[in-house]
Amino acid sequence: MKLDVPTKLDNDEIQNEIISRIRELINFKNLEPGDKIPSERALSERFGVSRNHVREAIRKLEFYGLLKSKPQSGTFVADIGQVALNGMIEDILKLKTPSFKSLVETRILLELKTCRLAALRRTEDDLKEMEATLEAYADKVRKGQDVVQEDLLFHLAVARASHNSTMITFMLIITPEIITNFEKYHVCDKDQAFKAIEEHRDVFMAIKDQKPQLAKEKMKTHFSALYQYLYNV
Amino acid sequence: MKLDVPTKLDNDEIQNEIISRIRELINFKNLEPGDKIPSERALSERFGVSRNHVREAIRKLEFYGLLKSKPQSGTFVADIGQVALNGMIEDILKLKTPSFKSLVETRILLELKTCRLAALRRTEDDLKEMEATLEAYADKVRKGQDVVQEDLLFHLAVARASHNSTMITFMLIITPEIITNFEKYHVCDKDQAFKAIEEHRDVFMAIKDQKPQLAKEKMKTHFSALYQYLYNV
DNA sequence: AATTTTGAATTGGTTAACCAGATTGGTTTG
DNA sequence: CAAACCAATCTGGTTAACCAATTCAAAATT
Repeated sequence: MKLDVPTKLDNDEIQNEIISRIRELINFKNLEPGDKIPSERALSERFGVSRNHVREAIRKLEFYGLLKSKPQSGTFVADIGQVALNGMIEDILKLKTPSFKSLVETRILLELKTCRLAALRRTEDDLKEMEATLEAYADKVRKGQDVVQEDLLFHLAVARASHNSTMITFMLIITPEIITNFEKYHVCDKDQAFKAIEEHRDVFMAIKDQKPQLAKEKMKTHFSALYQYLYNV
Repeated sequence: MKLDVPTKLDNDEIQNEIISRIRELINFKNLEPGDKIPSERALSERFGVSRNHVREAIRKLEFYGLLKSKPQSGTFVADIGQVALNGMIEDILKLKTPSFKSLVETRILLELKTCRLAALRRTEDDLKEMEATLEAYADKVRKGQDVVQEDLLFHLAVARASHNSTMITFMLIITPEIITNFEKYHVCDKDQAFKAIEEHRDVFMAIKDQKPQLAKEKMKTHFSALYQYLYNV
């Protein structure tokens, strides 16, 4: 019967603890944007944790653009004020791993945009790459094989053709989770896979013909099954 | 005149090199989803780099969902097939730091959606938080102070009210870059800051009244200056 | 012969020691 | 007295050593 030591801190918990202490420190010391925060060693000592943990926490805040480490120099508060900094850290501390539905919802949003942009900005090279993924997809469908991957690769090719690096990054972030969940829940059955060949080609042709609105419509049609999943089932 | 040793590898370059070698290895060994890749030690020895570099590379692939490390057990290929894995690694290797325009473009897209969703899903608590950011913003404007931070905090509050965790995360990722660039280029002047008080309130009221379409329209109005920045200037 | 036990080897995670570049304050020099 | 210089120190980055959980196969047990 274990009654004591329930306080074993999970890894994320200790990181959040450190982040929260760093915030306190910035507030207490009234550190302005551009100011240097104490060294990793000093922080690890002050907080009673290993330097690595401090580094991980700093790295996370760096990822979200709140701190900036300079080699052999120090770690500095980013050029956003205390108000924003506190608000954002609050949000970061509350971050949970996204739900699948929120991923799908975001994916639809992103792709309806990327295909419009692709229609406006696609190059000849983009078209070639998209066509290659189209064929790979059709091939596998005819062989009756699983095609979730090839499906997503077409969509990534579209995203690339949008030439919006942020959206490409975001698509990359959500894609693997989409794939695994689709395969798990069999969101795409065989009939849909066959239909999707044509739907993909429709999207592709609209992009090739540089018709953004049409591309969006065709993509919407292609996503109809997803809409069902989101709002009906 | 320096002719030799131009081959000093930048940090990112060595990481990309390792990622690329890992991909080769997965392809060559024909590793299926779920299979274990060689240990960090083995890889660091094989590639002739330190184990830390290997860890960083693996961590990056883990971030994009392509690998999964299990403590005291090993690192495994994610449940996406080789085709998707190769395609995604290709994209990851080509990733550049996003341009500011691509950030703004993505921000507009995200926010036109989050405010619609917020109108549909906002709770009473959400409303309170949004109102607080509204007042903080108005206060600072009246005092003639810089308000870029407070502006973004309102938008983050809207994102939170959308209850879509993926979009919240994405908003957090792009927000700091937006803030620093806005302050740098003075995208928001004083006149706009005053106008924005009303515009924010319009968006807020639409969300409060649960009118998604109206919320979107009001947000669009609020973004008119941004559209100008994107497509005219 | 099948099952359980067990211990050595392997794993990712963690800590500690080390490194090279940047900083800084005192010293020297013009 | 000001500017140039230099060495001690401090910094984040890197490497190496260590740890505990896991594996897996050989050995002991039933």
